[in-house]
Amino acid sequence: MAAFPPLDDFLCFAVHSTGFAFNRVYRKLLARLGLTYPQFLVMAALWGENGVAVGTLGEKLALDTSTLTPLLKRLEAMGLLVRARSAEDERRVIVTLTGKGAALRAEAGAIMAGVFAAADLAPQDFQRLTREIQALRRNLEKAAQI
Amino acid sequence: MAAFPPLDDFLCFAVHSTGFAFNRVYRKLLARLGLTYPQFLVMAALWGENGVAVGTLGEKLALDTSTLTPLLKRLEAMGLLVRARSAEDERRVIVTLTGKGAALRAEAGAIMAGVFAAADLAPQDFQRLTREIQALRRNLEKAAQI
DNA sequence: ATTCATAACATCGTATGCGATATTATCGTG
DNA sequence: CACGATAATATCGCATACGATGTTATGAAT
Repeated sequence: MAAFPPLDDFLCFAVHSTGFAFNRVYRKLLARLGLTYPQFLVMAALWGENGVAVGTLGEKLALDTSTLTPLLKRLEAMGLLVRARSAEDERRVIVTLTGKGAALRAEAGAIMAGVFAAADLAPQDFQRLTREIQALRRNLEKAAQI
Repeated sequence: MAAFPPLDDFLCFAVHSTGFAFNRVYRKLLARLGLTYPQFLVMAALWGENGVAVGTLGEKLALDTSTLTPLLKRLEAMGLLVRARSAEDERRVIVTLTGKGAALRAEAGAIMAGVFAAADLAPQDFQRLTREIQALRRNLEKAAQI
């Protein structure tokens, strides 16, 4: 029987392991803020658009409420945001940054700069790779929903 | 204050979310085997090289023993592999496929074909993208170890 | 040979992810 | 208006990830 190819030859494993490598880089940079990478992503989404429903955040982050609800509760416990039922639609829970949470955005630049430096790619490669991987993600999501 | 850019513009998020998209595609394909994607990766590593120490597997998969040990115990409970102390070095635990575990490799082709189809990329893009992402991963790992 | 540093795993606690299920609110239809 | 269908979150269980710590085995140096 022919040898099974090494994991490094697979695109899925390359993406998978690089995602975790990003995570480890972020972990070091985010340690002093007391945030995890998924928590940072939620904060980044809210810095882009504040006062959104849990479901909207879930779409932006591609996460289920079963993941988001506990995560948001932790961020709320840290005093970075507030979860409140919508008055118009009592099913919805609106997530809003506190002053402390909004102020944390000032730290984001240094974090991102650290990640850019760690990735060590040419600026044009950054954008091209991002687009190509996004296209791959769209393909996978289309296939997964069937 | 200028709007914070959307998450989709970030390479880190593109890689992160695409990794999870791969995971969801695999989940459907692996369901009938009763395997998770990380478990499948371990099996794939063992199909490539059988009878290796836990630490060696950890290097191939970029995982710590604190993740691998419980994962390997589950695969052992499924009867797919055996964990046994090395005779030469009692600190080491050697992981060896059972007949059932080795036979499962026959299913791998169909699984990979399903993922290739879901990714829906041109063959030359597959390899190029894989190499580029591997290079990115090496950069990140070099930066993380400092 | 004894002892101390190191290596290789294992264990524990915390934080994701996600499928399955439960809960509450809104909507549509008769 | 009643009522079943659907929508939006929440809860629960299981399986990763990983830092911190513990345990046992090997190696090195006296």
